[in-house]
Amino acid sequence: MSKQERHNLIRQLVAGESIASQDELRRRLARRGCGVTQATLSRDVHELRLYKGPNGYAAPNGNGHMEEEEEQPTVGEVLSSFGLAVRQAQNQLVLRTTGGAAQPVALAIDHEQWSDIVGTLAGDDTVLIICPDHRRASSMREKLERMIG
Amino acid sequence: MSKQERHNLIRQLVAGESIASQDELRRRLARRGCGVTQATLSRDVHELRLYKGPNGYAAPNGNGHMEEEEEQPTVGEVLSSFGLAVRQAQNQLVLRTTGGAAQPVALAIDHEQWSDIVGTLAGDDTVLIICPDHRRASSMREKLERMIG
DNA sequence: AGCAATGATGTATAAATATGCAAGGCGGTT
DNA sequence: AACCGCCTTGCATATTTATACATCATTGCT
Repeated sequence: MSKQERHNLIRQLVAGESIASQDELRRRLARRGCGVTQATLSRDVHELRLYKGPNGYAAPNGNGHMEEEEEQPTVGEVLSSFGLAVRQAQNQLVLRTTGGAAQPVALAIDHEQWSDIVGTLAGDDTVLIICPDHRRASSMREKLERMIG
Repeated sequence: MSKQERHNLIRQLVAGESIASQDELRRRLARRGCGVTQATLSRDVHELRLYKGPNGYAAPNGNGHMEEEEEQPTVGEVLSSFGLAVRQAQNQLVLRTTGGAAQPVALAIDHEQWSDIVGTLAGDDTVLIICPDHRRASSMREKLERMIG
């Protein structure tokens, strides 16, 4: 396996799982058919500009292991607390929240992985919700409105 | 000096200057009248959830020394590292990235100034890409999927 | 006052990471 | 074919970080 392939594999491993030491990384790589020593991995870690923190190794720009959330609040919970209103434009929904609450609301929605939602984008007090089409946006709007109360 | 005061001082030092080792941090603290051993600092670093990377110690959520980008990474580069999936809804593409990587991905895409992209919007782990129409969104989705790999 | 529990810290050392040195492979040039 | 330069990697070890153990101070309870 070439160095480049190994680097790609390291990035994947680091993004997907918690890796607490270079030795652990070495063992994970060995399981994937890539046998190198800790010295090489030390150089790789430096060259890939990985960070090591309380949760192990992470890529630059926070692509690492966020604090494990003991419990993700549900959409219903966050909307009853922070949701203000939903408006629809074709396949898009604009969800207003209280100030600063858009991120947790978007996270909660993402967590549900509803098939009627293609993706969400959060500002400060606004979440943009993209649906596949107008019809499903309508039904999602009704659903969210019920949750807001 | 109390532990709490020391922690505040550490946060300030780490935010303001490049600190490459716990011994260097110990010496900077000593200069500020705070004498502790490396062992205590090791515990402090863990308790403050500081990261150590190629540029030394940094606070969580990137409150540290970011890499000065000599060269803007290409869309291919950032997507191979941080891209997860692309989904299409009409003329819109929702690009999922690893946590916190949406901004640099959107920047790299903007930098290309592709005519098939009207604009982008970045959240935390989601980039919304607006295309002129459904057809060009489709071809852009295929292009981005190839880049993700 | 006495005692127990807890938190903070230092010492010494275990564990983890970085690096000097050497060797081998590869590609390009003569 | 031979040589050179560069890159990659392993080995051994230097350096850095984490932690077991012990000590001390503080607080709360009886």
